[in-house]
Amino acid sequence: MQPVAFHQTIADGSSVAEAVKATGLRDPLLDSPALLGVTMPFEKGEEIYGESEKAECIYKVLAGAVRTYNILQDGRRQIGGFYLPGDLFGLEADERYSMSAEAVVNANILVIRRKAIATASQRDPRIMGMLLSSTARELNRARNHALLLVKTAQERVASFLLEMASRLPGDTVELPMCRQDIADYLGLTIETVSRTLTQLGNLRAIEIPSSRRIILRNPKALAQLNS
Amino acid sequence: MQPVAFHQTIADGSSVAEAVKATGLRDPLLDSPALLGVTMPFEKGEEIYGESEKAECIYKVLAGAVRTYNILQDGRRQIGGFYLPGDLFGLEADERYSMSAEAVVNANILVIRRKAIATASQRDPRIMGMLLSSTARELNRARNHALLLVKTAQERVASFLLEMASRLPGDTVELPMCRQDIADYLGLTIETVSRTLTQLGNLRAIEIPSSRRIILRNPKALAQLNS
DNA sequence: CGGCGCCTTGAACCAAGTCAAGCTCTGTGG
DNA sequence: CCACAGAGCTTGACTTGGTTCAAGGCGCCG
Repeated sequence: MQPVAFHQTIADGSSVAEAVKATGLRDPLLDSPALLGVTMPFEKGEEIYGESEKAECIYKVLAGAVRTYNILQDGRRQIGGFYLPGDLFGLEADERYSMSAEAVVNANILVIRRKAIATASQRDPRIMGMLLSSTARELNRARNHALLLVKTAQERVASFLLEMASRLPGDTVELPMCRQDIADYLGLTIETVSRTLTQLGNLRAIEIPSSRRIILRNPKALAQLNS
Repeated sequence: MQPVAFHQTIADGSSVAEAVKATGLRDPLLDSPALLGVTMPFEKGEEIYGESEKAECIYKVLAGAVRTYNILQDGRRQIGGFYLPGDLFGLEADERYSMSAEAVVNANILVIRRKAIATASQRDPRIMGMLLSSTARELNRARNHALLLVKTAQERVASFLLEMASRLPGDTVELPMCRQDIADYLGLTIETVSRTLTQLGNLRAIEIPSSRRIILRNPKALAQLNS
């Protein structure tokens, strides 16, 4: 993302309301949105930041979905996580991003300069605590992701579906991402993901009315499918 | 770990000096060790805390080595990380630990109550920032671990050796952990780890004078072995 | 209606797992 | 000082879950 982007503002008057809705009240990072960040739209597939760029901002998904990823030396892509409305991403230890970030579908993103956070946290020390707890939650996510990657294909897909079901609204899961994204998140091939979904359907654990829409018929069975 | 443990003190007069040596000067968490934490010895294999216990402390390795791990439903153990002198562990998002921690070898650990940190951070706001950066570094570690787990066996072992070489002193790597620990960290079997080490030896990338001592003959070749 | 993404399915292959010996240290007791 | 027991590590032969390669189906949009 170019620095110039920060001079942009968007004409979408609904974004502030959207932010409040997506984030709830108990989030000091958004107490004064105009002060701390700007809302920006990203198109499906558009890059939000690239690996090893300077990490000058953190981001919050207001609408849509985002993926972070690394490209390995052999060209394979490993997706580190999916971020849905309400989620923060771009939290980094170093001064540079360790992954790239892209919009999975059209998305509205709240962009917050780290410097603004540093300044604001002098006024309100709770902001630091909030950042810390967000980072610790992200740490938990990363650890769970690592745990996923040592399980069988069935378990990985089942865990993925359960995770998505818990993070998305509604009881039928509407996946924002394609099979390739799922495969790259789970460390499997697209064929294995497809086969495994079919298989879970045959077991009556799930139902697949269309490729992006999945109904969890028997979540307990899914949770039990541990290798 | 039992709460009673906090009433213990150790008779090892060198521990404070050890702490200063291991951690360096720029670490406010240790500016007044007597105030913030106590040093405790753990024997090889001894549990430091268990998964889902209340997370009341964070820990710093002064000497020795520690592993954190989860036991999966099928009984397999996944090691989340190894912690060496100077490393913090036990950082958690929730009020309970998400993994267990054990001493890999006899170890001296600085135990710091979270409440003490909370109190101290009111006096010195830099402490909060230090905790945040430690947590963010741990996040990076977890992400790199997840990246490891999608690579080939050769790559996983090579990355492991390079990581250990960079974190341990000296140019021949003295591994504190056994093959089973390595296998559970890399998501492989002990046989595959063993075979892969032999293979890297045959490639002249490493030399294995004894099973716990490994010399990196050609670190660049190791780094290049990416799948 | 035709073309193009995206997804599913089938068949053959292979990297890592499993099972089963056997080897090598290390510490202990005679 | 040596014998021996046991844990930890290595090696070999076979099996298997997931990948690869290849073909075909589905659905959406022009």
